[in-house]
Amino acid sequence: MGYDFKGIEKKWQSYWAKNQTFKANNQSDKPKFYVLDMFPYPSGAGLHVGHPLGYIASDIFARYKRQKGFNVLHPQGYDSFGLPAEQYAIQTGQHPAKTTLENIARYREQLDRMGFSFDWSREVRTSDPSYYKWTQWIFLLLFDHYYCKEADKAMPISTLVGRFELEGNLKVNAVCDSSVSTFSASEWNSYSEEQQLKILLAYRLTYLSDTEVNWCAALGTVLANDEIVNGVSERGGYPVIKKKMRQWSMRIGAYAERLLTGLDRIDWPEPLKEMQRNWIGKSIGAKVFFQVYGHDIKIEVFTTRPDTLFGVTFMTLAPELELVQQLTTPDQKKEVEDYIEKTKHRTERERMADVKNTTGVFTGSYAIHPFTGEQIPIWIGDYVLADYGTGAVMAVPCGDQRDYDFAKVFNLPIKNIFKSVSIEEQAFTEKENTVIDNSDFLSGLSHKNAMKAVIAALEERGCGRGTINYRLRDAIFSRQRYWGEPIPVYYKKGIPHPLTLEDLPLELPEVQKYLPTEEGAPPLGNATHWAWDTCSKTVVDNSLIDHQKVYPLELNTMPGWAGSSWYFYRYMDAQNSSEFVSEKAKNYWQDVDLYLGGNEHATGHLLYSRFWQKFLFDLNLLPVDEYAKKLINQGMILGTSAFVYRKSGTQTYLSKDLLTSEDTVEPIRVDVNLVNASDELDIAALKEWQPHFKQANFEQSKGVFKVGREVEKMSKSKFNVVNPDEICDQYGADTLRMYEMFLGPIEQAKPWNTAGITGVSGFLNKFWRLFYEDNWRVTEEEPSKEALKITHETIKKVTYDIEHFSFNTCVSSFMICVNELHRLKCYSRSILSPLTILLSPFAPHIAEELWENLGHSTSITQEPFPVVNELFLVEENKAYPISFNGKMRFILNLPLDLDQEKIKKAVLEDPRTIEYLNGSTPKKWIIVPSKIINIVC
RNA sequence: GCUCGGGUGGUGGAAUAGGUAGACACGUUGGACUUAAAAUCCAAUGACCAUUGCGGUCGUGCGGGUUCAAGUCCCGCCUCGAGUACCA
Repeated sequence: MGYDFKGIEKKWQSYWAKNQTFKANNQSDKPKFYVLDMFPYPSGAGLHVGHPLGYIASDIFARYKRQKGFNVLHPQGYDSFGLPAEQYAIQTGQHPAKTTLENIARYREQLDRMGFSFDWSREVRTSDPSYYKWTQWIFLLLFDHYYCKEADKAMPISTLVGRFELEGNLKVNAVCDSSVSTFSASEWNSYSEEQQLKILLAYRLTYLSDTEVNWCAALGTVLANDEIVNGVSERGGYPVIKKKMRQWSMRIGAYAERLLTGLDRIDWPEPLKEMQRNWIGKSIGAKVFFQVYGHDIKIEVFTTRPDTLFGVTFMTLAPELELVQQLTTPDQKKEVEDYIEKTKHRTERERMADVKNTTGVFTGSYAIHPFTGEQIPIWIGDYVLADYGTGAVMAVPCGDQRDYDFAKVFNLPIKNIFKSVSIEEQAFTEKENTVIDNSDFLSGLSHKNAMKAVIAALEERGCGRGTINYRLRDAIFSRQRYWGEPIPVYYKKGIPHPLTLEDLPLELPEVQKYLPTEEGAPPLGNATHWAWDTCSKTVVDNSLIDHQKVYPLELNTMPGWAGSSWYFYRYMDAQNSSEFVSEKAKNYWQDVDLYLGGNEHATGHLLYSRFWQKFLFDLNLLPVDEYAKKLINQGMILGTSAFVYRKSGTQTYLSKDLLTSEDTVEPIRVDVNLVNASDELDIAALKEWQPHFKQANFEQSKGVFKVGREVEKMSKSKFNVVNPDEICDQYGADTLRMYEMFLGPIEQAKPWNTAGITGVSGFLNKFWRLFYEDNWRVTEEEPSKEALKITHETIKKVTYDIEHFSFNTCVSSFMICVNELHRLKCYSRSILSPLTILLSPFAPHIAEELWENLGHSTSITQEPFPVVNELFLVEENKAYPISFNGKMRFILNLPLDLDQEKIKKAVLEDPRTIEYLNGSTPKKWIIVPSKIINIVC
């Protein structure tokens, strides 16, 4: 029998809770270290074995850092606003707050079982009014600021108003809606208050606008781009269409450049940074204005290849542009309208699937080339997207493949402007080694020089300028949902007005139903008390809205990413009711040293939170402008689904190995918990599990029924969920912790299987048996040299591996060490003590128990982590250990004094030994890998 | 299509700066203990050849290259995965 993990785990978990072992202090002489996990959304399904992977890794690191003498902050909380609780509420009428609380209780219980060293006194919940008060407050700050491009930071709206009053907006260089027209100071001062507020709204960092949004009718809400996968909603897989709606947005685009350059200063995984770079999508080029022939209209285009300006032979506009109506001549009107109608009805999907078909229509109008004065036909085509750049392109068929295809289909001219390049077959899209030709003053220039020359010329003539364009869209901030933070805004004559900090938190009202109202308003429209009385500062009955001082409140709520964009600062000072975080706390903790989470948040949470960070940094509210120094993406643990195969149209199921290619069978998922490690199905249990299997006939082979396997995402609906509780019951939390680490590298996605868990379980029992075999067997003897050597090697290796987040190899090192000690029959206290400390971050319960048994009265979690001396064998004229970045190599100086025959023999026998002569010093050196020296010494 | 990341035994995976590839674990086989089973312990386990012993040949997706030495570096392919997509 193994050790009693159940008793031990219970004992130490309550010991840690009672003694508040992991409570962190906001002041200390020790250096600080902040280890953060992405907090979970508490779903009804509870935790599965995939969830704890990152938590185990971060817990090991947090425990390690404590033992290395750091003051460690390692908190946990819940991202508790979200759609599933609301969907559940719609179906059952249960208040989302209630189900959320139940789910949190369940999560907490499961987390506690695994012995995590969280400081629970700092727990946060995004759905708690004391928390979302501050989320709403940050919204108000965003509302009250604009982005000044001169200062390259956010500035108060009052500053902007001051400038408008003095000089209008002509000289103001700020990020704003494209609809803003210029005005002078006297014009500004003559505007009514409403007009002024409307203009200011176009500058605020959070603003209202009619935007084309992704509307999901089934969910009754809009979705952000990153909430849509393959044209359907990420959650539920419902269809999504484009629709114009009045929405709150966040001007994240203002921060595009800083979000991009900030990436170079943080130690995040390169693939993730690359995803953010692509998402931001910076392209350098120019804007060019084309005058339309016979109209007082300028068409603005964005191009990354202004150097090819003389190759323009036509223009193409996105069919959605309003401009198209004005440009269409009477002859072309019908054709154009038919085309626009046709593209409107094509879904995103059809457009995507139909990439190869080039379609378009001539508008009948012509533009004037800014340099040659030539007339250029203006076309519309759906290969041009309305929401990228300006929605219009100057077509250069010789230098762009899509323009080339378009020109070929509609028989438009193709002008070659590249020296010694053939464009008979396709466009020439290279930039390097390009010489521009046939282009007036650009002829003979390289791509790079032509870019400079043409931009200078455009700017001089006032018909264009060098520009940088970003793909990053402003983030839509409104959700037509109930279970989210209310947006703290009321409307007066249709203009949004902010509440003040004193009015917060603006708490969610009670509603009878959680669906949108019959008029199509968001669920908050169902509330009977949801309006704002500016005198009493209380929420009053909606029926009083006509009263002159009572105004309707915003009915939309905030999206899921709002609460998660700043929670890591709340942990520093979670109980503070007067500030979002105190000066003292944020100045002490500064930022996150290690952040662990999945990379599915790459272009969502991890981008939005960096945006808010930079904004709050601009306001001097936060000490740094990147909040996480280092980030690690843990890979997902996948499920291994099990399938049985039913012969079509029958009640007969075939064992996997009986399947032939002739059989037509339907695979049906069954619960993986009914299948053993050899893929054999427990048929009796299956019949219990789902009654319709009772009449079924199972054709076995050799007495067993085999299932098919497939690796996919772990999900309740796929019956492939493995619950950590079951593993804890069977093997204990320490085994689960070590096994999850042993599965493979932390960043890698890997399927869950329990095949190897006995190995880890056996290891912990073996470790236990170093201390107990029937009786206590730890001795006070001096350990042998061999035992010391393996222990020191293990200490060195494990320390290195923890620092490099290679936890799977740590487990291997432990196993080697314990096996070796058993072989050596070494039960010496001076070996087992440091080894127990070494193991304690991985298997804290067993380590605490043994530590107590070794006669210590304090918790092992504060015990200094063991270290070894790096240098040994430094004797003049014999051997010098030399360390290169942690790797040991030895250089033996041969000619001087080599009487140690052992060394000589080992060195000469090693085939890797090489000799080389150093030119300046006529000495003979031999480089030998460290392994050999270890053997000899 | 573009960008990024992979491809190592029956399996998960080691190899930390280019230095004896396959650590560690699972699985398999054989053995010890046991009435038996479980548990535990010991041994073997990349392939092929030889097997009386010594041993030998090949081998990290494929083909080249650099090097005394390549899983690792360079060039060209094949392939799997992720992200993104008519981005001007």
